[in-house]
Parts: sequence; C-alpha cells; structure tokens
Amino acid sequence: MFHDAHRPRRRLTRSIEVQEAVKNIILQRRLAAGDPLPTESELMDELGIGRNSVREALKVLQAVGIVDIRHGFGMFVGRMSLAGLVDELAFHSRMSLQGERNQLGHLIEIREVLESGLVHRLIDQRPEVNLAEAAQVIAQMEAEALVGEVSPETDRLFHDVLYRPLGNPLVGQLLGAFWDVYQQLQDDLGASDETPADVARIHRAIYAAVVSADRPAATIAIRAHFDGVRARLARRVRSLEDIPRPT
Amino acid sequence: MFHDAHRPRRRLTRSIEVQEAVKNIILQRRLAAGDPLPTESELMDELGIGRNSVREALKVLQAVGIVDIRHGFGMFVGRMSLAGLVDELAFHSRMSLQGERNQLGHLIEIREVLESGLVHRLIDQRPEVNLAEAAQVIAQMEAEALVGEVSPETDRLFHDVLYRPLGNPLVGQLLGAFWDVYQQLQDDLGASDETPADVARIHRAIYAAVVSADRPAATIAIRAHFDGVRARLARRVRSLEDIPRPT
DNA sequence: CATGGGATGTGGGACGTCCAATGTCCGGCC
DNA sequence: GGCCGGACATTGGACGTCCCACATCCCATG
Repeated sequence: MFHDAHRPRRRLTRSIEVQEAVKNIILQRRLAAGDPLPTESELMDELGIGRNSVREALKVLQAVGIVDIRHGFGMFVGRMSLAGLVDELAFHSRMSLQGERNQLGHLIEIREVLESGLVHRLIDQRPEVNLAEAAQVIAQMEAEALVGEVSPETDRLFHDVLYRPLGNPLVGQLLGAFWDVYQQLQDDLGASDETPADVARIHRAIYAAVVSADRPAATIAIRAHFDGVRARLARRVRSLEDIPRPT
Repeated sequence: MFHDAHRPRRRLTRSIEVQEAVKNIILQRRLAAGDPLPTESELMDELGIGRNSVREALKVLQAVGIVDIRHGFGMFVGRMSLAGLVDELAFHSRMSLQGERNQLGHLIEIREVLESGLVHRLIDQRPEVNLAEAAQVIAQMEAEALVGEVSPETDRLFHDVLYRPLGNPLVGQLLGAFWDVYQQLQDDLGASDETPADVARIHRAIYAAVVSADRPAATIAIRAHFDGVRARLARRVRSLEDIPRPT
C-alpha cells in the first residue's frame, strides 16, 4: 500500500504512458531536434512516476531515435537516425541467414528498386541537378581502387551524395540504413570476387548514365551493381557457428 | 560496497551488454521467431546482472522488434514488425508538420518511387504472377465506394496484396510501415477531397495497368494515386495546438 | 592570467520489494 | 463423471533508494 496509491484504472503500461507524455511534451512545446528535454528527476515529478519507469521509457524512445541521451549531460530531442531500423533489419537478416530464408536478399532487392527509381528521378530533373559532388566521390573511388581497396565509406558516400540533389533527406537516411545493414553483415558473408577496379567501374557507369541522361544505360548500370551484391550473397558458405561479435 | 563488488572494467553500458547477450543467445541457439526466451530471472543469473538492467535491455529489444514480451507468460523471439520504424517516422513527421519542413512529403515520395518500381517489376514477371487476390480486393474496394467510404483497411490491403506475388515479404512490411505512418497522421491533415469513387478508380487503374502490362499507363496510374495523396498533404491547415491523442 | 582540481548536476547501474496479470491445476459442485 | 471456479505458481510491472560514472563549470592556486 505504499506506492501505487490513488491511481485510477490504467490501461496501458507505465512505460508507454511516459513515452507518450514525452512525445507530447516535445510537440506541445514545439521543440526541435537537439533541444534539451526535462531531466529524469523533472519527469519523475511532473508525471508522478518512479525513476525506473522513466528510464525504461526513455531508453525505448532512444532506441527508436526520438530522444538522444547523453550520459552526464542531459536528454535532447533526437534527430532522425533510423538506428532502430538498422538493428532490427540486421538482426533478422542475420537470423535468417542461418535458415533457408534469406531476408538480406529481399533487402537488397528493395534497395535496387529504390535506387533504380531514384536514378530515373535524377534524370527527370536533369540538368538542374548538381552532380559535382558525385563526380568528386567517383574520382576518389577510382583513386582508391588504384592503390588498393575501395573503402566502405567512399562507397556509402557515393550512394548518399548521388541522390542528395533530389532534396529528400529521408532518401539518404533510408538508403544509408539499408547500406549499414548490409555492411554490418559483411563478416557473415564471404569476400566479394569483384576487384576494386570493378567496383569503381560499376559506380562510374551509374554516374555516367545519369550525366548523359541515358535511361537504358542507367537501368543496366544499377542492375550490374546489384548483380555483384547478389553474387556475393549467393556464395555465402561460412556458417554462423562462431559467436557474432557484439558490434 | 554492497553490490557492484568485483566487477572488472566495463566499456559499454550494461543495457547494451544484455542486448547483445540476448541477441547472441538467439543466434547461437538457432531460435526462430516465436520461440521462447529465458525468463528474466534466468537472464539475471546467467549474466550476473540486476533485474532493472535486464528489463531495460529487453524493453529496448522489444521496441526494436527483436523480442516479444507477453505479460505473465514469457518472452519470445520477435517477428519482424518495423513498429519502431513507424514510431520514429510518425513522430518526426508530426514534428516537422509544425515547421516549414515536411518530412511526410519526403516519405510519400519514397513510397511513390518504391511502388512505381514494384509495379514495373510485377509487369516484368507477368504473367507468372497471380493477381487474383488483388482483383478481389479491388472489387471489394469498389463495393465499399458504392455504399460509402473506402475503409483504410481495404486500401492498405490492396497495396499489400498487389506486391505479394513478388515473393518479397519485406516489401509488404516496409510499405505497410510507410502506410501506417501516413494513416497515423490522418488527424493532423485535412480531409481528402477525393470521393470514394475516385479512390476506387485510381486503384483500379493501377491494377489494370499491371494486368495489361501497360508500362506507361502504370507510371501514370501510380503518379495519379500519389498526386491525390500529395494534394491532401499540401492543403493541411489544421494546426497542432491540441494535444495529440496518445493512440 | 592560465590551469587544474573539486563541486555540482545529470544520466547509468543495481538491489530488494511489492503489485498485477496470466496460466495451470485441483477440488468442489452439479 | 464432467465442468466450472478459485487457489497457486510463474512471470512481468513498478517503485524507491543507494551508489557510480561522466560532463561541466567555477574557483583556487601557481
């Protein structure tokens, strides 16, 4: 009879109550990404709720990318990160790699459909779109290919920068999330059989097709790119007996 | 000096440790979606860790769709739900509705690019694909349009069932997630100015274009569909002064 | 005037305890 | 003998409190 005293009938869990409360605080106060949120103690007082419940709720909101918690500093409104999506997809993909089903393949198919459509959108908007950044990244990729491997960062950057002129930041984030999932499962796949030169050539083909507004070539280039990805996926043999590293 | 006795240097937080541990348990034991997980107490013992940390970690995993917690019953390996993604997108979209930026518009653009590409994939694979289900849903939609409104469920079902023959479950889930976000923000938007008959007609056009493998018509039909969505979005005026309902 | 070491405040971690929801099983009642 | 209901065990939910780790800022010290 200590706590839980006068509380009227509750339907949902405390955690969810707090989550909704925090969301409402953000919306009502018209906070923007990066703005500070009330501290844990303030929330405890305002909502008349225990610390653990507050913490659980905020952890969830953090996992989902709605708040950003910085130890010893405070809590802030989160910027969209899609980190939760990456975790979920990466985990389920890894899980399905063990069985006959292959979720990663489905993910890659979606990436291909998306990128294919986006490339055509770029061509639609040519020549207003500024492809200078993409050109620069392609050059860097080719330079890297000459001296060794193409770094994953450069690869990711290309797919990010190419579609940036479309003015849709969500595109970059979603594609980035998919890319992260794929990258996170690198260790579970075999090595690629493409040479660095191949990688650079394929990406150059995509860029060139956009520049010259050659739609058929764009379709082919994108398909070639993902054929490479798919080939790598198909050849996976390494079992997952060993303990996956915690990150 | 009670608890926290002999613990060696830790790098990451407890919560993350537990999250990784649980993920590893699932992978190592080759559990499948729906399989039971150790109880909270078992995890406490196995990992030598406090209950709150376990609970926080599991809440996060639940939010991300990796585990499924059922009160008074147990914890189970989760099926992919993308619920976390929906929450994140819905929240940030609602937040951006207040400002000048409009994230929801970006989301809809992605949906359009995706669906457009998927429709063309369907045509690629014709006539192997079985569109009977889609035909049925379209018929139902038209029936609903005759007697009143087209129910959101029917709308969602159409976009789900249409692409099902592609054999990529992730497509349905991702599209469903996007659709959920849009649906969840209905209240923040004004009413549509399309009649139920319009809605049915537009969807019928998409279906017909696929059946007849008419690519230009498919492109136009998809565009028409999303023009309607965009129009509704553009006319939003209702402010968000009132407290959004907690769901 | 520059700098390093607290003082302070914030989140992180862990217990222990009690509450509540769910499932099971056994015994009384029909 | 069958069925319904309540006791019991199990499991998650919530709380309060203690202590630790981390970041910041200010003041004392050189």
